[in-house]
Amino acid sequence: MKNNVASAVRQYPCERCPLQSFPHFQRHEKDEVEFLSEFKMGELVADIGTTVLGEGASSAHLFTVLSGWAFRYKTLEDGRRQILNYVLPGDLIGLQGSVMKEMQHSVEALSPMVLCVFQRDRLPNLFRNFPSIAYDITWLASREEQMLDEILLSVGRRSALERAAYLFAFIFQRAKSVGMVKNDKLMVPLRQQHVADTLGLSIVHTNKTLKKLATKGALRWLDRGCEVLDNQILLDISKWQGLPSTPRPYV
Amino acid sequence: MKNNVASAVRQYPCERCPLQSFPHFQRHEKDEVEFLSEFKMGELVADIGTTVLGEGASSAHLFTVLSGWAFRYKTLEDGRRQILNYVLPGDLIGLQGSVMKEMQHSVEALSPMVLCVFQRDRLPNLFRNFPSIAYDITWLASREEQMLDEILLSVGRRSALERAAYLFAFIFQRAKSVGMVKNDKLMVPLRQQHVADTLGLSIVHTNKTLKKLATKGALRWLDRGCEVLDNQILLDISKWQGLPSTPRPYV
DNA sequence: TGATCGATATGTCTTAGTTAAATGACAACC
DNA sequence: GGTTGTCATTTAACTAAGACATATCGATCA
Repeated sequence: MKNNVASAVRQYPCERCPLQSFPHFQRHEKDEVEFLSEFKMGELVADIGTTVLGEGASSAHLFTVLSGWAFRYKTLEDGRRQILNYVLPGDLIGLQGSVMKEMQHSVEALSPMVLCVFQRDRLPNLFRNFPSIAYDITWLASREEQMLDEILLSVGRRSALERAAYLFAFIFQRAKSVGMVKNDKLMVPLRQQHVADTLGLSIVHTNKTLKKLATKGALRWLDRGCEVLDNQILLDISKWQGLPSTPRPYV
Repeated sequence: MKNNVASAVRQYPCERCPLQSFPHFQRHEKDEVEFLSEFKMGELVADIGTTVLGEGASSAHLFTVLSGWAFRYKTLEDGRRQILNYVLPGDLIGLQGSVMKEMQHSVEALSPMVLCVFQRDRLPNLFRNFPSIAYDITWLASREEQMLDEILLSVGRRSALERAAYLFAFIFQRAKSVGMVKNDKLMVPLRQQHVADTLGLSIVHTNKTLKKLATKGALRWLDRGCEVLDNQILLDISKWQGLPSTPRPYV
């Protein structure tokens, strides 16, 4: 996909890019809006299952997510896969490919997605001219690190049941923070294989573990995905307080 | 420790701060050097076992490591601990506490350390005035994320033996890149408890696993710590190619 | 109406890893 | 010289998770 991004992009500035929800835009710094709309290439639609960014790729683009779900993952040579984190609206992807030489992980769409596309070679220029956006990008990178810390703690030290409960509580909270939760319930578009590869378990054991969670009324498994029914049960099982709210500070 | 940093800091600008090895300094941009020496508070010595930064703390400081080892970790309420990553000379710590509200992990010294101390509330100012340093900081954050991705893959999907081999190969490579490796051998100041908490294993099983690695001639256990003897054996066992070199690009 | 396929479910057996408890080695300290 | 404390090591009993085989279930399509 990396080669046909340019042609697939719809060439108009998108009005609702996540970067525009950042603090400096709320302060109506108009020149930054103008710069951003120059920096921005347009929108891109990715279908379910698409590899938005591939490991080893030296993509010329940086993306923000307007809508849809994706996941970041890495694999070992023999095919064992580890899902690293999930990507939700408002997230930035491809920063590593922009700032380092190339991507060391892949990103795959879990649902149809709409992405905002940026040219990565303008990133240094963006840093030079718009330090508040640079600060926001650092905030995003720092938050990603914080999430990875949590996930690593979970995979390393929680039991299978705690891990599964933590995963869905974690996703629930993230989805809630971007307004994807209605009536305190949430559809998560995952296969059990995804869950297994996130938790570091076999698919069989994952199935048994999910069944336990379902028995307790925390969630229920559907056609293609699972529905979180009671987040409090998940929090109790995982012994997790939830992520602290970390409002992005003004620069 | 967070309260006595200010008094413990030796109040002179340090000449060999890691930030000064960054690209913009190599281009001799003198005003940046001047700004940095104003931004810098001085040096701090931390003894072995010291908690440099504590979870939940809202430290007023940001550190770069001049010398010594440390590790980042998180714990669950019941005491289970997960070591997230190791901190080596050249690394930046406390960014999360600067950019988010507070630290979500702790950092503890594994050996006597010398740190460079910065005031975190000047960070936005630094971003505004010195975008190339901002870019370097983003580079560091991105590299940390890349390392966490690798570690998560390892803990989630590698066997105990592969994980242990990976850990020491990983540390070896990082240490080599900052010139800490002599004669292709390296002393790593870890207890087996640290190794266990890094790999997500019990200390008993860690002991057995390390014994296997020792039998294969990859490493040997000493008084307080372990010596990496043959990195190639570790790489073979862990099926790891090593981190790609990712030179920090000029802005 | 089957036929086929991918995903989920479940039972049995095996194994990798845990827990607990005892022991040894070594250094620090009166 | 004896006491204490911290790590490392080893054993044995136990259990969580994996492997494999097989069954079910629901789409889709001829």
